[in-house]
Amino acid sequence: MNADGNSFFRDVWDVARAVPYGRVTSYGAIARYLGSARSARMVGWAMNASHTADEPVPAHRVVNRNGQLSGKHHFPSSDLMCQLLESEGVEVKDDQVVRFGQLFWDPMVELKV
DNA sequence: TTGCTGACCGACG
DNA sequence: CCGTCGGCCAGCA
Repeated sequence: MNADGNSFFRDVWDVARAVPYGRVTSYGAIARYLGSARSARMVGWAMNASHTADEPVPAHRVVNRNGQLSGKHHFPSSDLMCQLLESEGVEVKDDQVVRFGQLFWDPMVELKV
């Protein structure tokens, strides 16, 4: 986090915050939107560094391609991610987002350009 | 400074 | 069908 503030992380956080209420997206979708589909790992890493962001990042809305809460273990509380999602009306079953395909929000399609 | 690792994804055998 | 590997960028020892 240098003075630029325009780091890869910032972009990831920006997209993560752009996820509408009650919607979820995937790491690959964000990475692809940023132009680096193969840097999906970086997206996850950015989420890990989300605590460095000045503003809170809804990391709970970011799940893997399978709709599984892969990063729930990294939350303060494993159940927190589940709680937040359910609080937004997103049903979670067995650490997996139900109707993932329906709730999936693709920045590439919504934000485009 | 160099090198490994990471909340992933897609391809290959 | 399932296990393995490569790739992208940034942070940390």
